[in-house]
Amino acid sequence: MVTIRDVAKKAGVGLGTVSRVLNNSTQVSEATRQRVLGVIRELNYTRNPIARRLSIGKTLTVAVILPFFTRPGFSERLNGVVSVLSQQSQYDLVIHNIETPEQRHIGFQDILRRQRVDGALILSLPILDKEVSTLINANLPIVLIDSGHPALSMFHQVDVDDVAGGQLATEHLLTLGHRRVGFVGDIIDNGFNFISSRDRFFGYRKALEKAGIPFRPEYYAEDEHGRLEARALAKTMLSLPERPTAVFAASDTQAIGVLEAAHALGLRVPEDLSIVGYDDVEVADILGLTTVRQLLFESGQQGMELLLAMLDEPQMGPVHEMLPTELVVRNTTAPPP
Amino acid sequence: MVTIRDVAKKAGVGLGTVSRVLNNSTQVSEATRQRVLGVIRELNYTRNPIARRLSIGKTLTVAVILPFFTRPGFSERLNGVVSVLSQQSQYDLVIHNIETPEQRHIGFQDILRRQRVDGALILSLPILDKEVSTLINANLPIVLIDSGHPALSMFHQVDVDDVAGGQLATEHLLTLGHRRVGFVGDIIDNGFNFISSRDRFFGYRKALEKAGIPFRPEYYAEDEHGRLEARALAKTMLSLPERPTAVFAASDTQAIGVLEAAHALGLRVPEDLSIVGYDDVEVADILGLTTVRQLLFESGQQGMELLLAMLDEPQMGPVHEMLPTELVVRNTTAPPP
DNA sequence: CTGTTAGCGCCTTCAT
DNA sequence: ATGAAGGCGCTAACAG
Repeated sequence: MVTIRDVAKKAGVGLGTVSRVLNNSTQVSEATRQRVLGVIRELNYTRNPIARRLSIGKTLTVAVILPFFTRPGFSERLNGVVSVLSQQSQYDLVIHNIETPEQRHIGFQDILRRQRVDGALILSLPILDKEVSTLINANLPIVLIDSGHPALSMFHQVDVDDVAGGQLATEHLLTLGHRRVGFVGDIIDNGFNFISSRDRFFGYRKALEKAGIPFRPEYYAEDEHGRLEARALAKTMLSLPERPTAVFAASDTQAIGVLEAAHALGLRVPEDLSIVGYDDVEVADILGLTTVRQLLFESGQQGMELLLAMLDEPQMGPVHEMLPTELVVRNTTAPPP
Repeated sequence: MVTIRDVAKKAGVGLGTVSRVLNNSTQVSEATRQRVLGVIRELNYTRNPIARRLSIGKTLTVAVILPFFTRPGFSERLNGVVSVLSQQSQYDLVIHNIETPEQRHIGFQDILRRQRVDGALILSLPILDKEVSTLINANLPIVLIDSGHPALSMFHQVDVDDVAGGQLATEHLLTLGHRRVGFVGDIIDNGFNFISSRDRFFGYRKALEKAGIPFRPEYYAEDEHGRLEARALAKTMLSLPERPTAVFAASDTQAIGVLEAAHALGLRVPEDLSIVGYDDVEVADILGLTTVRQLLFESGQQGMELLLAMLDEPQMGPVHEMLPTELVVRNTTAPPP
């Protein structure tokens, strides 16, 4: 293997000079710089990143902790993260996929151990109370994407405005003339502490309130995230004596469950029932589902850019970004019957 | 930061002894081992992986190169890979997502450079002829998952039997009584060198041949991978004077395009037209699509296990594994009209 | 069994 | 502007 020493010898310079060339120091004459660069090319030398890391005392590695990265929304965010890094960066990325509380523990533990990573990105994994102090004590550059916690305002955060998104979806239905609008979402406290469903529900409440429509508890249903669960919930809700004429689901997956329930009950969509989802995953397009789109890829991008900026400029004050949402109207919404 | 030296001093031993304890050497008395372990706990010491890597001359890092990891099939494979590593391994994983020929080049270049990684996993990225020598010269443990090349039999490979899968799908249709069966797939030479569509087509041909049914070129159509492309192809094929009574699509995405074309032409599925897809992605379940399922997660798992075994035992002869496929019959196939 | 020593490859003062 | 030297934290070979 060819080392910096070989290059120095062949170029007839000290190895300090080679190092300076490698690090773009201005303290080296153009002539020798060119000579050294020539030898580097000739020998096809690339510097050993591990030795470099040990020497400068940085890992040049960042961690991203996220749950269920095979789910479309999460993987799209991750894609944004990866895209920034692959562009042009000396940083490596290690991924911690969290699917169980135990993995969650290991992820945090492992990542926050000294000398493992220079910074971390927490993606769609709302922080639990007991984790707050761990993160603060880690004393590590951390960016939270879609993973807030009131006690963590000192961290950089990139969030999507789930409240606004929920409001947007609901107002679309209200504007169409609906007055009986149901909500189908996730269990609010499920251990993973996902809060997006909750926030979308807040948006729903807000829209109702603004329109002067009282909230009806029988129009609210929650269960574990999933199509089948949502279908069951919707079947019950749509069998009420006075059933809703529209349903806002906290995700496209759940909206599809609602759609299936409607079909099973012989309700036509959108003539008898309007449905709005959330996320705009690929299936939404295929099925023609009206939904709320968020900037998934961009959220990952911006988060990673923030982290890199922070690594570069540790003193940066915390930045809180809020990404907009957008209503995508397709074929599952119409005025009430 | 607490180093091995601090531990040694506090435990009253030499730092070589601490290192031996860390590496489970048998050459250390139980008494001192316990004492050292006690101090390690007390000081909350963890060893610096970077220094370790430099010292042992290994990166303890493996690369995975894969295209479009946000696509369901690919991300599920990746998930298998990640799951093995997160279990319990000293290895880090760096991911190279390939979406353009340029990224592909960078990925190979970067990865195969000395001292970057100890091994690599190539996932669903069939090797191009010009890349073959690069891989061989890299002289690095490499496992190919779903990415074969005839000249690379010296590498470990985990493959799914796309030929058998294509045959399975087609035979299902033939058994139902279909005699006019169309095929809709990817362009065979598209630069990424994806060969799964081609192999599924071979399986289709094989099934026809075994049944003594001649291949009709007008029942074969290919274009870029995509739902809309497949829809256009199917529209043409289904408008033939003697249209096929069944279509086998090389992926679920394309099968959905065919489904849409059928609807647009007023053909009922499965009464007028049977459709079989491939992959069993989530949408297939939602739409009730008959399809072929492959062991995505397991392929990633097995590939990574092979790589780890190889890293452990470099002299291992190459292992070629072939994973089975399975037909999932749902609601889009029936006897011909 | 255990302490000491010499690197691993690179970066960074410190002189010159 | 450049060369020499020390050190990053750990491992492994060598003495004892």
